[in-house]
This record gives sequence, structure tokens and C-alpha cells, in this order.
Amino acid sequence: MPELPEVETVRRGLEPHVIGQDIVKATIRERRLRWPIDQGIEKRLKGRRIMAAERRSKYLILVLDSGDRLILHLGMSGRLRIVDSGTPVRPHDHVDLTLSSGRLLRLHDPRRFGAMLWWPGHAREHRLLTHLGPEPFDPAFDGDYLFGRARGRRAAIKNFVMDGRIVVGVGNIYASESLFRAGIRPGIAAGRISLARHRRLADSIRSVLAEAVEQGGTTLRDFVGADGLSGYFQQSLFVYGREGQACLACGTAIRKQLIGQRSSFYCPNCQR
DNA sequence: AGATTCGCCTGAGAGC
DNA sequence: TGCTCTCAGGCGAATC
Repeated sequence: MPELPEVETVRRGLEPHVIGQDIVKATIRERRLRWPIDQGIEKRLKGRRIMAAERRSKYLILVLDSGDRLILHLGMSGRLRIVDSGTPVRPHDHVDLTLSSGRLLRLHDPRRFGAMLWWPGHAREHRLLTHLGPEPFDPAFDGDYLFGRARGRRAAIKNFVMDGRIVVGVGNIYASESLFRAGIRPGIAAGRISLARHRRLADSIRSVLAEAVEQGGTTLRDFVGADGLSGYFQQSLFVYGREGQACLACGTAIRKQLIGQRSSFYCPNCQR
């Protein structure tokens, strides 16, 4: 499941293959993603040059020479690959962008939770991006910010940090891992956590994501695959998916708890 | 407004 | 072996 580090890894891997490339042709085999792919997007894409590959939250944004943008989201199971033309089409290969290099940028997404959206150049902002909170690596994101936003909030801290309006890019796995590093139990109300602990949490979120980006970058070298935690970071997980196993810090059995319908993992000894 | 629930999907794994 | 069932999860939309 692609989280922010995976999407950033994909973006970096994509860059050398797509920057400066013209889109010779767009082939859409399946329009029914999370939202239907616009009819006629093929014509709008044809002949456009890709000027930049950006990321906002978990959205990939291809900036075109026309000033328009193409927004891609990988959802749960999306993958983007650069493949040679003539590479056999497998099930769930929904979109091909044929590039002037002769290769294809191919979108593959079995569960179709992903998206491909047109963002016209004349629109200042896209509605999906307007409400988003700061990037975790943005200087504006720190413990004081988190603490301020948490005033009066009774939601569990884990749900709070997974709320994209508060901070983007913290998915289920990294939320559990960040809270472990910060020593905070996932079910505690966000508004009842001290400033000092919010600072520790903000630091943990940043460091967990930064490490994952580094390791994703060294692992998914063949590119451009986003199969989630296929990389080394999987070996760095302290609590996620480790129910009943010994805490790597203290040996206590890791517990699993449902919070907001999501599996959450924590060490009852290290996290209070 | 904040909190909670729902719905969209397929593949992997468990159980029979 | 092969079926059925359960679960996983991003996140916007709807509802409470």
C-alpha cells in the first residue's frame, strides 16, 4: 500500500524517464478508477510535454507544457512503471502513456482505488488538494502546530495524525510506527496530550517517513513500482503487523486494537 | 464543526 | 483441490 514514502520514491524514479518527454499517445483501457477518467483526456494529453513531476500528499502531479496538470493517485494497489513498448498488457493495466522515448508509462491498479484526474491550467487549485494540511517535511509542521490543532479534539491521536487536513502522508502503518517511537498509545485523545509529547510525535513522524523514503529509494531501484512496503523498511517495523510478538525494545507482547475501524498496533509497556 | 460510518475494489490467506 | 469467507486499506462523501 503506497504511503507517502512510496509515492515519493515513485516520483523520484519517474523523473528521469518522463521529464522533457512528449506524450505521443494516451491509451485508456479502463476508466472506472475511484473516479471515472475523463472522456477525451486522450486528446488533451496527446502532444503535451511533461515538464515536471511533483508530489503533494500522496498525489503525483505531472506538469504539462500547456500549464495543465495530470493528477495521479495510486490508491491501495496502484503501480506506475516505465516499460518498453510492446510489453504485454496484463490484467489491470489500465493506462499507457506512450512517450517520445518510445517507452510507456503504465498505470496498473487491481483494486482501482487510484485516480487519474485532469487539472486544467486555468484552475488555481484542485478541489482535492485545497483542504490538505502541511507536508510532514514542511517547517510549518512541528509539535507546536500539532498541539495547537489538537486543542479540544477528542479523537484518538492515531486518527488525528491520519487526518489529511492536519498533516498529509501519514497512513495506517506509519501512524502506528510514529506513535511507537513517540511512546504514545494510539487510542489517547489528541487533545489530552502535552506539548512536549506532541513535539516528540512530530519528530517521530518526520523521522519515520524520512527513513522510509531513504530505504524505498535504495530498494525499489528498478522502478517504477509502488508495491508499498516491499523494501527494507518492512524490516524496520517495530509494531505494525506484530501482534503477539515481543516488542523489539522491551520484550512485552505487542497488542492490536481497532481504532476507527483500522488495525492499530502498540506496545503496552513502551507506549503510555 | 467534529466524529463516525460507508463504499468503492481485488487478492491473499484462512477455514472447511 | 477448490470453494467460500474475511480482511486489508486511502480517503472522499454522507451521516450523525
